[in-house]
Amino acid sequence: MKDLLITEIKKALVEVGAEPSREILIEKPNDEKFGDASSNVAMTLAKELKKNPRQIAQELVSKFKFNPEQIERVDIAGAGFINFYFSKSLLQQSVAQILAQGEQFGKSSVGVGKKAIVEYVSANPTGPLTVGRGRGGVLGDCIANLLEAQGYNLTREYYFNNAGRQMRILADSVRLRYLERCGDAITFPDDYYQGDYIKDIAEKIFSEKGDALKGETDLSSFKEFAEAEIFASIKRTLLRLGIQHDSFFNENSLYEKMESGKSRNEQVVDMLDQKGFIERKDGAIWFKTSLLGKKKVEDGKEIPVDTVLVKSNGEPSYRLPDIAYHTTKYARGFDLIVNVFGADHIDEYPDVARALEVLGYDTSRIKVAINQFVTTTINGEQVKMSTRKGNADTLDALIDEVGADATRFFFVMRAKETHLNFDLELAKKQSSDNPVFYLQYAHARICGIIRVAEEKAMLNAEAISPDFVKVLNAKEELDLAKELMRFPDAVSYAANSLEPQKMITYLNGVAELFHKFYQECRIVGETESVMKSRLLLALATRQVLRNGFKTLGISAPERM
RNA sequence: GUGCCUGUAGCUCAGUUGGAUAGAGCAACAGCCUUCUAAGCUGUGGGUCACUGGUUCGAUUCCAGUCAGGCACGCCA
Repeated sequence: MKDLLITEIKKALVEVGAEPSREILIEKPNDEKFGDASSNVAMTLAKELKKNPRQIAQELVSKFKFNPEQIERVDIAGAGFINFYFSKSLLQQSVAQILAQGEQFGKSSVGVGKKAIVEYVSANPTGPLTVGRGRGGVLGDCIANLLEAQGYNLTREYYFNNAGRQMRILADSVRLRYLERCGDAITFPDDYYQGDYIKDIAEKIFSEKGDALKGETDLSSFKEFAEAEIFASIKRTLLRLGIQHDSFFNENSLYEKMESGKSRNEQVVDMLDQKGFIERKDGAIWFKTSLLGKKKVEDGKEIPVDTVLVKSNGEPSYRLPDIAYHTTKYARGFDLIVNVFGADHIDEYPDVARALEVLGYDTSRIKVAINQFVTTTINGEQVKMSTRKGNADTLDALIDEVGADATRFFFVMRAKETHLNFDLELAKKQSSDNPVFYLQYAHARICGIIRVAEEKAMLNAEAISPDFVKVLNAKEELDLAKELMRFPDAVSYAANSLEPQKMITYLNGVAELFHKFYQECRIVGETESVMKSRLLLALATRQVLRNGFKTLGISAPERM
């Protein structure tokens, strides 16, 4: 629809002597008296053509040649807005079109032939997923769904590290709890993993092996056991939310020697060295970010800052593998690289981007979606989350409380950059009049109507001839059809901006218009043609809701 | 102290890239079920878009500063 208007506007621009290759904004006016679509081109041209915007609008409008079956009329209003009014037949036909396209309605081909990767969750296997992680997980998953609907060949990736100090501490935590289970007296250090899940893992080892591992000083068997258990539980939790990655990338692989005899980490250091961005001092290897403008301010003085890539003990700091990891994303041929992570990693990405740029990678392919933290409160009291301390609110507990649909919905209904306050008590209380139910209820209602209609009128709704759309006439019917027609635009808008909550805003509008339509227009008991036309509209609405729910990953219940 | 994010109705938040009279849900009040699901619909009240300047035809939106809150600032990941 937008395309149709834009094409015609561009043609008119040429005729009035303006540059047609500009971006033309079409938006839906917030007041219906200003039409169904509106453009401000005339105003943006005022300076260039040195003319009054209204006069420019006048000239443009006189050049338009719209099919009256599609655009009924074009008006000029206000400072020079051009307002378009859709004709009834356009709205009617759009209903038929939605039904013909079915699940494909709303999909776009802008990403066809392109590869995209969305990296999300990426928690190391040291403990159960927290509520905070859940937000990034759901956000990433919805972004992936949206990009998939845009036609991208999509990879959902999970980046993890099961080596290093954190895993040694985890393994030793399990070992100590195991010894405790065997009856030994232990002292459990404060900086070890305190959570009960450690005891559960120890218990499991004990029930499988008895006290056979009691004298074991090598941590590897504890580590392997703990890692397997925790990873399995993370995947289980994600699956409850419908999140499934199709690629798990182990950070360790970046340390392994490749055919060249070097690891990817080493290669990155070499390449940065060739470009003159490496310095060796104090036994460590530094990335000279100071040359790229990285600095900090102390006592009012600016101090250039370099970044350690390899520590003096020979181990890479986490930044090096992170850079190396990103080079694999390019090597694997991704055209669009989306990274989803929490605000705590905010300082990390600029270094990675600096390195990639030095190495000649096109960083404009990378989009970063940073979600702000979730603060969890219970009865108004804030709970600090830390996996190490073991007092984290687990994502599992949250799903137990409010269900998978509401969990997904809550995480994604707010813009990612807002601080989300998740009151567990409130979430539980709200579960009966949760915003997610408003959407799902609309879907269930439609299913109910169709059931009743099929039974009472002895018909098959799916088999109704699309010709009956021509009967649609009431204001509520046409308003609803108009909104349904916007679905493809809503999907691309949400996908391009990586903002799934825009999908929710749109779907809420659809649900609202449907409920209004339901209130005013009866279906069963009307004349046959009216009933059939309204059933078609209901079916189209159901299709849009389903397609929309799919991008959000929430279910479409037939009964509630 | 520095960087990033946030500040919109009593509460939780939207706000289509700078547009026309700033919206929704919850909460409050008043209505609507012998008829397809009342988890719904209709109406009322509720606002200095944190504050001050700037940019322009036009600012909740962009810029600067101020105030308030969150997060991050290691040879931890």
